[in-house]
Amino acid sequence: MGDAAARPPHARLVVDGTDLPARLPPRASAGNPSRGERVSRPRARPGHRRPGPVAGPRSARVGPVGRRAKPGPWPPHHPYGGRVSPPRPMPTFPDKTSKFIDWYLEVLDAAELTDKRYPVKGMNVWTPYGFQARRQLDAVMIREIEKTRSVPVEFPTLIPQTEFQKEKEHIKGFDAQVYWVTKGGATDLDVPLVLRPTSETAMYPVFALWIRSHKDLPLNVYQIVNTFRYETKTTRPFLRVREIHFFEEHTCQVDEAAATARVGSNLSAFGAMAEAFVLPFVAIRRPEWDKFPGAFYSIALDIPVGGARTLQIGSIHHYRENFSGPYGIHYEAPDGSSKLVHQTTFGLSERLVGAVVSVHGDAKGVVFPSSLAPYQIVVVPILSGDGAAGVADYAARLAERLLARGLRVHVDDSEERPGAKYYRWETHGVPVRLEIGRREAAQGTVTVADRLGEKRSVGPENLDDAIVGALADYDRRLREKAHAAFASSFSVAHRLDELKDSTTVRLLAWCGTEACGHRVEEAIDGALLGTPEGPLPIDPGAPGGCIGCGAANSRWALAGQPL
RNA sequence: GGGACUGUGGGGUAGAUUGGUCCAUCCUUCGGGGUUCGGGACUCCGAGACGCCAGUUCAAAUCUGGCCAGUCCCA
Repeated sequence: MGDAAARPPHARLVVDGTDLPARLPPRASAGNPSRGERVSRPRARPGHRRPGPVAGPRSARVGPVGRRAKPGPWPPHHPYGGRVSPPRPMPTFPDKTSKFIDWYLEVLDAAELTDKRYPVKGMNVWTPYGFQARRQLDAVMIREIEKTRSVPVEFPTLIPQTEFQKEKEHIKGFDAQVYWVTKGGATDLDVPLVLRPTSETAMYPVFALWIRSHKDLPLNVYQIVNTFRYETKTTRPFLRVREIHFFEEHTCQVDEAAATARVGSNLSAFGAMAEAFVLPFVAIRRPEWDKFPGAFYSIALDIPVGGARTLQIGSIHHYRENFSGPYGIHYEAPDGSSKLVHQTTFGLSERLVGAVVSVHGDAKGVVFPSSLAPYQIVVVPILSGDGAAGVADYAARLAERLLARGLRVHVDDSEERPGAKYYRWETHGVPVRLEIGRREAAQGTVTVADRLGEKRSVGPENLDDAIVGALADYDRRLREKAHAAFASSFSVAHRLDELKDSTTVRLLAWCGTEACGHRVEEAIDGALLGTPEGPLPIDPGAPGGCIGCGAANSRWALAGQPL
């Protein structure tokens, strides 16, 4: 009733797969970091520069190459005479390879995926567009984990210090990173409370109550909640935050073998998720000194993100009895004996969104696989002259049909001109754009342009199928591209001195000792990521002697620079 | 933990070295009007800022101190 009347003027008028407004409230200028550039303004006193270049919030946003234009006549003279506005420079982002972080931050801003102006370090706002991406992320994670018989739960955010401290290694690992709640109103709490940095210590006392018999096993539960870690390093939206949008699965198994099997099923579940997000990855068993605090072993899910850089996008841990002991999680076995459960966990986060941006993004902005895209298809009606009403109608009806097929479709009926809309949706990473003007309306066709640069006309026969097909084709090409990039992100190193200034992640033979591991880390100025589980990303043959000490009997390991 | 630096409209900036020329520049953005609309349109009108609190001074965006926020570097 009053609902429609209350709808703000900017809200969608036409069909739309979601409730996103056509535009967000005022914020950064979308997609054009260079507009602030003045055309000419010679620096008056070359001898007096500001101290710096210290990168602050402003100076960090470096413009594109060539942003300092030469002084010239002003206003400039147009060849046809008269005064005209200066030509707009083509918008560009900083170079992705050489200035990755600058590129990343500007692209996120332009795509309106997050608002990082929130005044708490490491805590950013999920914008409507970013939140939709997150929802798709969650949907895929939920779909895949539930296929492996895991059920959702939700545990409280606060953990009493007394529970938090039960596992020795675990506290040691997180002590420096937890937020404490020490007061209720003006009263000091008897037992201080920890804001969960992860939920082992919240769940496990309760698991001990839930589990009595072997018939209660396995227990496979997961939750998607916010967790908090007081990161001391520089925070980055999605990649390193202090309030984490966290997916965590916790399981209890009858024995070590069952827990190992669960690790395997987590790996396949993640394989399916990574397939959906088009993120080729390597599963790597972390070295002893880098495993999760309290774990028996940790398998990290890493992706290469350019150069020697890697990004850990998830992890799977085998706890053995390390937690079930301190928390008393035991069960009565069929033979009447009492046994401790073996536990596993599987963690993912919004880093996956950052990973998708990092891996697929290009000079024009974000590139979403259709699985994650808030809008899979955006329709741009080109309304000119008399045919406008017919075009709008044609576009709306097409969009309705696509929506009915379950696609996320948005009709951009804003006042902007078509070209402006194209750029806008390209920075936002929309997989497929449908351009519909007088020609298309008259012929019953559609011009399909995808985010990888393909553009063609489809229809009038089987029009809708052709559009759906174009989306599938886009995903297929995105996958090919990602796999090609993945394959070329690794190379073998035989000597420590080859590790300096690596332009890829390195595969090397390692004897497994911490001493040689640290030698590698020093040489590559990064980390020894560990030994791959399963097939290697490239085929290097059999490993020779350890790169550090020459010892035979070594295994292939990966080294890189974690982001 | 140690060190350095930076806060000017929604975003990017000029102004700071030498306090006064600044009721603060330019681009973008936002609101309204008109002409437009097949790759970031033009035009007219309008809106919007010196992080906060003290201090120095006839006078502070500019100098000093504290706080808050942010960034970078080093253990």
